[in-house]
Order: sequence, then structure tokens, then C-alpha cells
Amino acid sequence: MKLPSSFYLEHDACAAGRLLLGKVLVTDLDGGRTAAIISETEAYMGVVDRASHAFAGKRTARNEVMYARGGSAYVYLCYGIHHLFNVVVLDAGIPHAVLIRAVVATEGFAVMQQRRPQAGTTTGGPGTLTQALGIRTVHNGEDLAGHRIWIEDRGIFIPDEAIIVGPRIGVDYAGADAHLPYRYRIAPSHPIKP
DNA sequence: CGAATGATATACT
DNA sequence: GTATATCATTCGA
Repeated sequence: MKLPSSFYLEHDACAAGRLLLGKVLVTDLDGGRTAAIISETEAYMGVVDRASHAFAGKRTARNEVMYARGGSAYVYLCYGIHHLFNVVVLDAGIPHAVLIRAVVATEGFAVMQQRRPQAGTTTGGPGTLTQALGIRTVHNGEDLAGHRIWIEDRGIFIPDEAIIVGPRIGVDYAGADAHLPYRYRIAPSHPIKP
């Protein structure tokens, strides 16, 4: 069920971004257990990617986790308000990461409601899904092989034709790299079995 | 469309 | 050490 560490070591950010669609992100944090199907991801392809925090090998206290071994969680605060959750892939020293941009909640609705009382809609973006799942910057560097945050394969298969590929969102500062087809999402018409 | 909101990176003294 | 610009966004008008 739980993805093996080899999954994170053997795929680069693009491959992992594609393969993580349909997988289930589970958290067991304060307040209870929640789970959600990953429905949208973005790949950040390391030192050659202008949109990545690790472009040109840049290394700071914030992005240090990107250089950790695949299977680590990279969580950081964006716009002073939102916590964004990434999955680090490939070996230590190679800063590839996959941003989880949207999920479909499957378990722990009561807990999610409690965490986001004002939730008009469901988890529509990268900043709100972390709130629903209870992920905060405290969890930066968390090992996905542990028992607080992990990803499971529950046999949900997403065929290639159900995947919409497009440019990443909110990375205009990256120049030409902003147009790269590194965003993956499950077509809204594609059924997701519970 | 634009304010909110605060850590972080970067460029200074 | 201090100052300032910048965000991998969201929500409400």
C-alpha cells in the first residue's frame, strides 16, 4: 500500500508528478487522520529550472530539504499565508521536487471541517489542501516513510488519456521556463473511484 | 481586480 | 545587523 522509498528515488520530478496522480496522500497529525486522492501536481526539475527554488544550485536554509534524499517532504510558507507541500525525489544532492497542487478528500471530513471552518469549497488549491490535511512548516523535512505523512497506492489507475498536461501556475518570474509542460492534472471528466 | 500577510532572500550599512 | 522587495496564493468585492 504505502509507496516504497524506491518510488521516490527512481523517478525524476516529471515522472513522479505523472505517477502521483491517483495516489492517496494520508496524514495522521493533531486532531486525527485524513486522506485525499492527488488530482493535480507540478514538477520542479532541479538546478536547470528557473521556476525552482533550487535553480542554479541555490542552497538556503529554506530549500535545504530539496537536496535531501527522495521521499522527504518540502513544506514552506508562501505569500505569508499559505503552506505548500512538495515531495522531494531522486537521490540526495539532486533537488527535484513535485508540488501537490490539488487533491480530492476521501477520509476525515470532520477533521478537515474543523481545521478549515470557513471552507466554502473543498480543497481547491495548493494552499488550502495543506490546511485541510493539517500540514504546516513544522513538517518540513518529514520522512514520507514515517507514520505522520505518507502516500499510498490504492490501485487507482489513471490512463494517459485522462491526464491534462499544461504550463505551471504562478511562476511568471521564471521567464521561458514558465511555459514548460510540467503541470499534470486528472481530467475533470475522468471518474475517480473511492 | 486587489488587498492581505509574514517569512525569506538579498543588498546594503 | 538592518532595510526592502519579493513571493510555487486565496478570498472577497
